[in-house]
Amino acid sequence: MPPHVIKYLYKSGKYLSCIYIQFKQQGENNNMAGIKDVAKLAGVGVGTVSRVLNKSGYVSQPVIERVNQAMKELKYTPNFSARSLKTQKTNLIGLFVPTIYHPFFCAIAQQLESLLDKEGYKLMLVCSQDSVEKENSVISLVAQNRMDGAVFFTHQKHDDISPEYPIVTMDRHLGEHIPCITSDNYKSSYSAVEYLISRGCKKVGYLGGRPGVESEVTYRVKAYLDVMHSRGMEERALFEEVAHGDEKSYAQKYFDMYGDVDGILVSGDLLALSYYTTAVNAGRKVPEDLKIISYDGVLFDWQPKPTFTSVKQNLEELAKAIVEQLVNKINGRPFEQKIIIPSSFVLGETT
Amino acid sequence: MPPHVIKYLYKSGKYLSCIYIQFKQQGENNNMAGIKDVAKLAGVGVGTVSRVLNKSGYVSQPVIERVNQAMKELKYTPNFSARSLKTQKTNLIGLFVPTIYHPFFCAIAQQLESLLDKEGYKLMLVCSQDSVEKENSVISLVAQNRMDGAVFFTHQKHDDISPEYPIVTMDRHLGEHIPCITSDNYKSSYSAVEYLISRGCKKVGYLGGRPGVESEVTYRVKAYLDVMHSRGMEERALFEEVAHGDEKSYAQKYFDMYGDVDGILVSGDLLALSYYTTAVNAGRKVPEDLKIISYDGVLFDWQPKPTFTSVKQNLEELAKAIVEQLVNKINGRPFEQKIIIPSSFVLGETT
DNA sequence: CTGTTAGCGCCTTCAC
DNA sequence: GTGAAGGCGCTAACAG
Repeated sequence: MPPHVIKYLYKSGKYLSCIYIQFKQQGENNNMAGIKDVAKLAGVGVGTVSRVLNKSGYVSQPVIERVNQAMKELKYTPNFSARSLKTQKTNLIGLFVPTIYHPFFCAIAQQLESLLDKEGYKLMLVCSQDSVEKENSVISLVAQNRMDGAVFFTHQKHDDISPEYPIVTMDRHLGEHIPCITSDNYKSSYSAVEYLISRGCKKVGYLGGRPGVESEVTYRVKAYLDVMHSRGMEERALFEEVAHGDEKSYAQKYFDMYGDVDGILVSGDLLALSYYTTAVNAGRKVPEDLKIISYDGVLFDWQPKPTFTSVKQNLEELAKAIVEQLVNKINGRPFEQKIIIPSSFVLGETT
Repeated sequence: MPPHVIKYLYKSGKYLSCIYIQFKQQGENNNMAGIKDVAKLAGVGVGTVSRVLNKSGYVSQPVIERVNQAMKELKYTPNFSARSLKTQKTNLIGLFVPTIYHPFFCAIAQQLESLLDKEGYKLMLVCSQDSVEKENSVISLVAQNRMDGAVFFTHQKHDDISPEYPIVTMDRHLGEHIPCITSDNYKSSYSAVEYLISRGCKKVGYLGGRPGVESEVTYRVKAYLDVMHSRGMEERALFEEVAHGDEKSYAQKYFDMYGDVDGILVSGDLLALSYYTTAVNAGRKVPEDLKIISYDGVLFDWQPKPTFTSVKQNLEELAKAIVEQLVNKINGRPFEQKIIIPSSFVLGETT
């Protein structure tokens, strides 16, 4: 029983072939069955229906069945907004990333979605990079109780984040009562740089972005600088604020600045790839003249050649910790202030 | 004024270093200001507040300012659920993908998120691959009016999709009144296969997955087979249902079946990469002995070497069309039944 | 122009 | 065990 439909052919320079359909909305709107309808059909009160719906309180078996039968007949499905209004829960978690078109973010998003689903939450995805207003409106989303909690991967600064908000961050310090999950940035970076030196590199560099807020990621540079200092080696580091998507020009910039490096730790797979490409195109031989280690090690599941030597973040554990702490905080349970997940060093062909 | 907090050190084998914090929930719950509080403070009625909130109807300038002032003082923020309950709109769009950890899906998701945001919608991400129940529960999410509309990238079959649902699909045919946005799969695949032949390939193959439902993607195989038939060439095609994530074994399977192909069209970047890696590891020289064309061409923005020859889908236009049709359908406006977006052929080093 | 009122659909006491 | 009633916060008539 399709509603009123008008079809006709449509032609335009933009589309190759189209069929145009006029679609008539039916009736007006909600012929959707409500809890009231179910109650009436089952010959019970709304309270009873609610009780079988939520399996709360006592309802006799025959009544349960009658109610279930009625729900089926009416194709009843509880209204989510109404329930939220009453319970003050949306079962929605916001995931704030600069962009999802990025191997690290889409990989961790995948993990988070799966884990949160098991906890009964849906994921609301917000990619905040392309607009400043969007970044700022993020907080209002939390306040608006559109969501029960949020995970922050973004770099923006927010002065007015209440410690009560059920927020967890990856790498960023947003406040004293906001759990922060992070990798062992310092330790693993330190080891990576030392590895380069042990492989004979004399002019070791560092290339990475810089977050707009206090972030665990800065420990990567710090580790690099510490190694340089302790050995009296010259610094060749670049760490400025750079937007995702601008990796190529940023890599080029570094390459122009320090053309002589023979070993480098690059923060982020995409940046590492960009730098690799830049260097190779300029005639550098990897790993003979130039050794590269990437921090993240996520993209390389998809990367045929060369396999990259990288500090690989443990996404599974990171995601697990994030969800755990978030759920704890949402439910008012004790939670960890900071959790550091060890990453692993993966040898590839770039060193 | 931080709430009651207890800190102490915490040690465990799993985490490197932790601080444990006990967090005391304040008061009980909603001391959040409501529209009523604002009205009282501003000395007006709730209707007036609602009117300035929604900029609907007439309110005198001085009153507007008084209300705004009151809202600021009370840090008022409208309750989303309540509004949804009343308006029957959630401003949420569901995005259903098999997995987001995939270059094509995260790339298109990025585009969609940005476009939808401009239309005032937030994105609810559901990765349905890992569970069958999840796939099935998807529809109930639509029915539950948790969202105003949805975009389907998934392969599952749903018999009970009402044509009234504001759903748009990519590539899949879900029903007569469900708009379907797709690339020019047939045409572009046909050209790609012909290109391989023109480059001297004699044993041309096809490798791809097979969706569980009627899908535009099957036109890729169809085009390949048509070329083979029309030229009397032997078929070397594999197209079975394969989960994202199983690309490697699937590529291996094909390689074992048809070790002699010298040219191939592979549907999907990840599968193409897997096949490439398999072949190269087995000693094949690309492109000398074996030419590869990938369908999607999205991953390769991140791919240094080799650059892949590929049929590149026009993500921007695809996303634009999806959002356009979705918004049309949501608002009961006329919409296109099917839109085909031309893709482009990008020459790389694999042919 | 502005205040009052009646629900939106559900959950939750509170009597029965 | 079960029905009735009140209210979650907001919007949209409808009076004034």
